Amino acid sequence: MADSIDRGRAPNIRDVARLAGVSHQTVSRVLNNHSSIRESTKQRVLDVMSELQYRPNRAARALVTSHSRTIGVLASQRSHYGPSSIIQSIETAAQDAGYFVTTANITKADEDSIVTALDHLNAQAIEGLVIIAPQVRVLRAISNLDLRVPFVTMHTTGGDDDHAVAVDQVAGARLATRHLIGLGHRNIYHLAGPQDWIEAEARMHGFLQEMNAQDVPTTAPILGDWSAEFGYYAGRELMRVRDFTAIFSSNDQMALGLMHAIRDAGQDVPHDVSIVGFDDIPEAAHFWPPLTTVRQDFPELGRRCVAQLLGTMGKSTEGYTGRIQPELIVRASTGAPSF
Amino acid sequence: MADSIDRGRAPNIRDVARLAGVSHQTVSRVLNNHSSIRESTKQRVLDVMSELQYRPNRAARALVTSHSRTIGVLASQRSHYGPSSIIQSIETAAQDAGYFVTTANITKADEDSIVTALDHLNAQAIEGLVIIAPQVRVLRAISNLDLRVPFVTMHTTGGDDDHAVAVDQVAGARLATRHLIGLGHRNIYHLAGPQDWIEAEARMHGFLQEMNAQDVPTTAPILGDWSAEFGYYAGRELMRVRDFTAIFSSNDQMALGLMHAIRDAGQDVPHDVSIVGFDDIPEAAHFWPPLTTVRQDFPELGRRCVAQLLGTMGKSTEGYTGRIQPELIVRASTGAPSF
DNA sequence: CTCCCGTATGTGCACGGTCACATCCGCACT
DNA sequence: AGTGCGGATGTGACCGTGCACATACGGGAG
Repeated sequence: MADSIDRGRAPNIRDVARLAGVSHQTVSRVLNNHSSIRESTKQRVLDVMSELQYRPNRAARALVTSHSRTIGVLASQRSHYGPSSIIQSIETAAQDAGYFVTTANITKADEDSIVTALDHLNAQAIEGLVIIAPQVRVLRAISNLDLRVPFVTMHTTGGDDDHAVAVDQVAGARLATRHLIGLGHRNIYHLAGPQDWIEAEARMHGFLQEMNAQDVPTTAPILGDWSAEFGYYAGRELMRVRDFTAIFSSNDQMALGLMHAIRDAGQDVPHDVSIVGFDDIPEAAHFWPPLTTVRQDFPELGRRCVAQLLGTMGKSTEGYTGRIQPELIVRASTGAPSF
Repeated sequence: MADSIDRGRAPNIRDVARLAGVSHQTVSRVLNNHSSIRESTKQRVLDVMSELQYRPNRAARALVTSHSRTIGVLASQRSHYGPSSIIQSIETAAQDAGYFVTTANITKADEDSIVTALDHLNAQAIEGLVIIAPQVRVLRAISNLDLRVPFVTMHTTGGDDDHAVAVDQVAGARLATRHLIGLGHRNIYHLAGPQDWIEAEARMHGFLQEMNAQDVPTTAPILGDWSAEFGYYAGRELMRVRDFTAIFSSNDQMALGLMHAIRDAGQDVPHDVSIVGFDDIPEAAHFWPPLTTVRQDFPELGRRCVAQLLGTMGKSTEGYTGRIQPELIVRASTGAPSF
């Protein structure tokens, strides 16, 4: 056979063209469903394609168009519930839009590993970047690097930032704080996240804002590391003092640790101390006692990220304005203080 | 200027070559650090590269070599602790080896969405595949599709499977069960994971094996869905019967739900019922009571995945044989039964 | 001195798509 | 009949890199 099909490699656009009796360009037009292709021709080409099990070569396409159809995700701590939920929803949204997702981790959070991770993503010729490592130093490193790709972050620097797609952390923290004050608490501690996390900072601000707005005196927040372990040790220290009736924890895991420590000290939640968390991880409803917390809509967050990125990359500038509003979920870990 | 550098696009190998006064092939050799390049030449080329901020074009390279240096990950439920931990460690290991990672989700777990996800990964020309969706039907769909890429899974079909990189789930489940029997329990329930999950099945087998080996009569395991929510409702049903003194739950989340239900019924863990979980999620140590569970070394698992994949793909066939042994972590949720 | 071989480098092409442009054809309008 | 136009398709170049092969050079063996 002169024009044997199987040449030991994957069929390409010209193989399809030959068998369909058209030019390779016609095949290309079918691929990109160009308008001016006769229906019969198109069908013939499609038939040959499926017969040959033809798959377009992404590298070749990327080479000529310099479009990789890939979105990069820069993440840290991705085994945590929040980040991994967001990544999952980004993945799904991107896939629906025909985009691919590659990820890069930051482990140490120093400038070097950030640059390494970004290089890694750059080598993929990503067209957009989602930053789920909302640490101040990461953002600083990124603004120094002036990326050539559009990106979105999950923080709220508090102003007119085009890149931000965020849950309104401040509002969420205020909801939680207002709930505690409304119950009658006046001595409320705040267990914050690591200071260089933007989300942690925002929640802390929300807490302080609400306390001030309601004229409740505050003490300095305690800075934690998001882990249940830290919550436990912080709780142990706090139980030596006992000059409070409620604690607002910046996430659910630390809240869990706190409740553990409080019980270890022979006290009861919520009778002696009320606890509010943040995130509403699926386990929170089954903690003992079930945790009052602030729910974030992570799937929505991921969807908006991709939408904004694709909006920025394409034509439609109809970005979502406004932040996602979190919701207070009241459970058994909070109650009126007992004096 | 005749040979202006900035032509409005990224510099390529020939731009570098021209400025370094060598041929493009010499530049290519420097890139792939070929042996027979004079040191002075190499240095000159490298200097020009950094001056131009040259970055090799991955698409072009992939096109000609038909190597994408990308590993695909097929995952489901990736917001769960286990999967996301594994993905993270795979990512890290791959990055260290100079590989990229793309992921695809399976949401509905039907054949269609599996095929869609695999198509998605195939379109990336992945060189290896890690399957973290250890569901029976996923594996079945995959063996039907006869992939052209090497892959590893996380299951143990129980035999001489070259593709398996796995924690020894059976051994872990036996550890947990032996612990309960050793404490004196004779009426032990097992709350299993979804039946079509291979891990769930393996843990169930481990449980049954150990029970048989020690001549303890068993009842049929309850089939759950991994969630704390399910654990809670299953626990409520079980508390109506109360013909048991211990439950071995197939993961920590369901164990949490169980403990919640037991407390709701006015009973105490471990006094009335002992509970053992599986996974040792970071929160387990701070549950109330702290959960006795089986720890899996997820990071090691991820590392081995990549090692095996790269081993398979390259020359070195020195794969890791043997499974990773899990470890029993004894905490306060288990104790001797009170008759 | 000649031959051969290894080292260092250059030349042209292939990879598999897309893009700009050319071509062909039929039909409506002048 | 000539002209213009738009739909349908073909032709050749090009994207940036690596591979196979060719070439130039220098030194040691016969």
